[in-house]
Amino acid sequence: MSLSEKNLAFVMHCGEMGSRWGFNRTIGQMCGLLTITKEPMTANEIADTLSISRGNVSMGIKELQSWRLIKVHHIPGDRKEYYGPAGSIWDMANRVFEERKKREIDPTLSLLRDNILEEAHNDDERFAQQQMQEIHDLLETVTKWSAELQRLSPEQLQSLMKLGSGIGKVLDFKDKILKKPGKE
Amino acid sequence: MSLSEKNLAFVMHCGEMGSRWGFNRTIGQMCGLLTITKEPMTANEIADTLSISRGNVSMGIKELQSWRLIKVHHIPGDRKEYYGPAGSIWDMANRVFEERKKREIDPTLSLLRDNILEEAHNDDERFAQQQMQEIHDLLETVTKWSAELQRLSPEQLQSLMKLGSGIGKVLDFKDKILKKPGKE
DNA sequence: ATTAAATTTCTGAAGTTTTTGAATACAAAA
DNA sequence: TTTTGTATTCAAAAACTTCAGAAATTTAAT
Repeated sequence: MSLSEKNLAFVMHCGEMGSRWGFNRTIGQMCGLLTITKEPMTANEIADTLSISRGNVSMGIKELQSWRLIKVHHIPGDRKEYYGPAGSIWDMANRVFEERKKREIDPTLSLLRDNILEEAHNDDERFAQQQMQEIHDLLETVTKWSAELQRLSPEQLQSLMKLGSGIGKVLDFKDKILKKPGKE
Repeated sequence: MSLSEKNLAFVMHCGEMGSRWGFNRTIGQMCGLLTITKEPMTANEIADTLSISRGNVSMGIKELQSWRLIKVHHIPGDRKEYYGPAGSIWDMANRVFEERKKREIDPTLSLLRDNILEEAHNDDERFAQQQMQEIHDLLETVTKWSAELQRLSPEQLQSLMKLGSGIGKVLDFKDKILKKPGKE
């Protein structure tokens, strides 16, 4: 199997970005490749297409599975495993975000909580705690929002996404409405 | 200078997270340290506190400046440079986000655009293009939204942040309101 | 100009991560 | 049970990143 020039460029780009998203180059490439390939691929096809070793592909598959980004397909009468993306682009983006939250934000939050509970003994410590409190609040907001986004129906999401610069206006509405007695 | 046990834990944690945010361990530590330290520090103080070489600190400073996360202070009659955070926690988070957008999202978007403009010659290419289109749209939405967030007034932002699960309701309001003739 | 204080750059050593490919394990078919 | 096609593991090699400390440079004071 071989890729068109443009598709190859995309896959290589995914490799370069890979480490930014939390995995390494090869795994990034694999993820990109499987995402733009219509039919699920075997491990050998992946190895050939990307010119990497079979062992490396095996590792990559395991990793991508742990991120729940790819899933296995089977073809009756064929004992090879075929791999394809685990969902829509939006699903995949969500998975990456969720997984990174688990690995980065959650541990940070718990460390910050520990720290904030401690009593401050002097001005410097007080300052440090204030800053940590702010980081904590920020991260918590991000967490709350990401959970919120996942709870929205696709239509609501669509609606929200299209909102763009309308958000300011909507906020103003909301304030007006909520200020009226008897609401919320 | 030396850090309390808890503060040290925070700084070290920043180091571990550092690479996730786009820089390396030492630079992460430096960023954490400067963020929770009330008074701006000299390069030598940083080196001593973190037990790293002076040269390393110099590199780190340059990098953190390129991210616009720290700024220099001067004390009259003292030729040393003193470094402190470049703004509030929210500012800094914004900077990191903005900078990463510039380094990751923007190049990806332009590659995707190139690719989407090309004509598809067969089914596989058509599928690849569809997927890329979806990624493109998603990234563009993220871009639009982040710009939007930065345009909001602090009060609006506050209001939005507190919204949480209220977002669903507000969207419903919006739909109702916008459906009425004579609005928007 | 000279000196002294401070910062930056550079290099190779040390450390870390990634990759390969051979060995191993597994599971279905013969 | 053996063979065969497949997937996984693992140790060693390669590639990459980070770092300390020496050398070079800049800056400011005398």
